Amino acid sequence: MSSSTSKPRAASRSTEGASAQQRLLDAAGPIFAERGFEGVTVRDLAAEARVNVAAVGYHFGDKLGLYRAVIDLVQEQREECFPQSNTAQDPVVRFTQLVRALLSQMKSSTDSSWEIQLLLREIQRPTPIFEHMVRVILRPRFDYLIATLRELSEVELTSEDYDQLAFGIVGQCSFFVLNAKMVNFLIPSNHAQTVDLDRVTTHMVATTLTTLESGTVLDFKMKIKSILSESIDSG
Amino acid sequence: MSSSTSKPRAASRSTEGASAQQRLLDAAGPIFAERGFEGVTVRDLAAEARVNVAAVGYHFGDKLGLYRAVIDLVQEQREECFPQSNTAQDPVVRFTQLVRALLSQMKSSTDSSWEIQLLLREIQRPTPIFEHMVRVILRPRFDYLIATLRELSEVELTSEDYDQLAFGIVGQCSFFVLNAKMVNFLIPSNHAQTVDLDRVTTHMVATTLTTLESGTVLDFKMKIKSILSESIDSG
DNA sequence: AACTGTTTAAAACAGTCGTTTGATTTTCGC
DNA sequence: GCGAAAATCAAACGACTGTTTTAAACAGTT
Repeated sequence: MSSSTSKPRAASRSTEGASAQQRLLDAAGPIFAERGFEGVTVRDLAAEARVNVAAVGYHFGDKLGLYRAVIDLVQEQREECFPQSNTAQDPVVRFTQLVRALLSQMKSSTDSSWEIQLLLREIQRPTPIFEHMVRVILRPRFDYLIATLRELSEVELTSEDYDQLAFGIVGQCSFFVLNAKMVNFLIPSNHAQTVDLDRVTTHMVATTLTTLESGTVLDFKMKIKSILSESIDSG
Repeated sequence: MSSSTSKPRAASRSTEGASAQQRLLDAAGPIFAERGFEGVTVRDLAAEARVNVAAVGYHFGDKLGLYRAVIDLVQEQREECFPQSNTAQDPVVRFTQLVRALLSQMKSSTDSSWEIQLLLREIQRPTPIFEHMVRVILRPRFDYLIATLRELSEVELTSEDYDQLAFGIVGQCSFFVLNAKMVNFLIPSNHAQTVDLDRVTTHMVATTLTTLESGTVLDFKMKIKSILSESIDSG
């Protein structure tokens, strides 16, 4: 009991001897990212951070306050490490690495890059700070993706086309990551190959580049539009 | 009070005079689809069906039993209306209508096609009947999509390629529907155009057809694979 | 009329949730 | 050391959850 003369000598940044506030911040991020805001109880957070349940109310007001603090922490850490050393001169190489990074970051919830998973959870079940989160985490990456797509296209497309291409990439990435369980169930035999990181990256980059380069995509679009306008009558 | 001599004359299939069991089944489907299994309380279901809370326990055992009954009902109703009069002879037309139907069904939670939304909820937060649900609702559509893709391709591709194309379509569809709020926030100016049903359909069908037809996609894939294998060294 | 399966109503159960309380301990300038 | 402020703790609070119980009605059959 009285042996508290041992200097608590705060461990630099891990969960060891830091303050309860810092320990909560460190522990909450990955947990929120993995299970979502409503899927986590304050008792879970307190247990993981080895902190009393009252600490979250004391330091952050309430559960949502802790969540907001986690987002703010992400924002601070993001501004100093973006863009992430993507200095390749070939836009194709840059694009490939960007897609692969996006997929990789979505997949790993522990590799100190649980931010994207946190965003995906927020998108699926928005909390009151939804807009703030999209602005902080997703917006810079999305703009960077759009810029890369513009650089890749030989002829200038409409901004709607760029948006659609970008959303197609982000959508496929999030689908492969979030619904890996369903993918595994639909094609159990060759699942390991289909959801392979490099393989999915290759597929998405190749299809995007083909779409950007092919001159026949416009013809297809006109044909499909006529199909759609015709099927209004019969449907 | 004593005017109960009026014959209750059960209304055919709406929520009016049907049995409590049937009223629960009718009301539970759209509610589960809109808010997810855990987002709905038994009291909500009972209130919406104008039934006592004990009724769900009496007829279905527990909340999950009611949920399972809803799924089984979907299965019965599905087997008699699929494929949905898609008898066009041109595979491109059939493919276009299939994609449009997929998007449309995902979008509308009220148009008597809340089944897909129910499935999407189940995928996001699986309950114990996840596998059953995927098998019943998604599997036939997925197989039909794969078959259509096979028909569209001039040269035979590997099954992994077909799977990846199909997942790309399903992923983009679910992304545009589930994350419409985020899409609206990222590009508020031209949002109305980008998430337009026919426009998204056109984009996805055109890119898929371009990928299937273009002979350069294989070259792209080889180049990207070399990029990925090289970038292992640099980090 | 007695018996059957259904339905309703109201209440209570046990459990978990986020949050709060009040006492206790620790910290730190003096 | 001292005492006030800050931080931490065990415990409880009130609200909600799914589920169950008790009781009383209701319809239909025999």
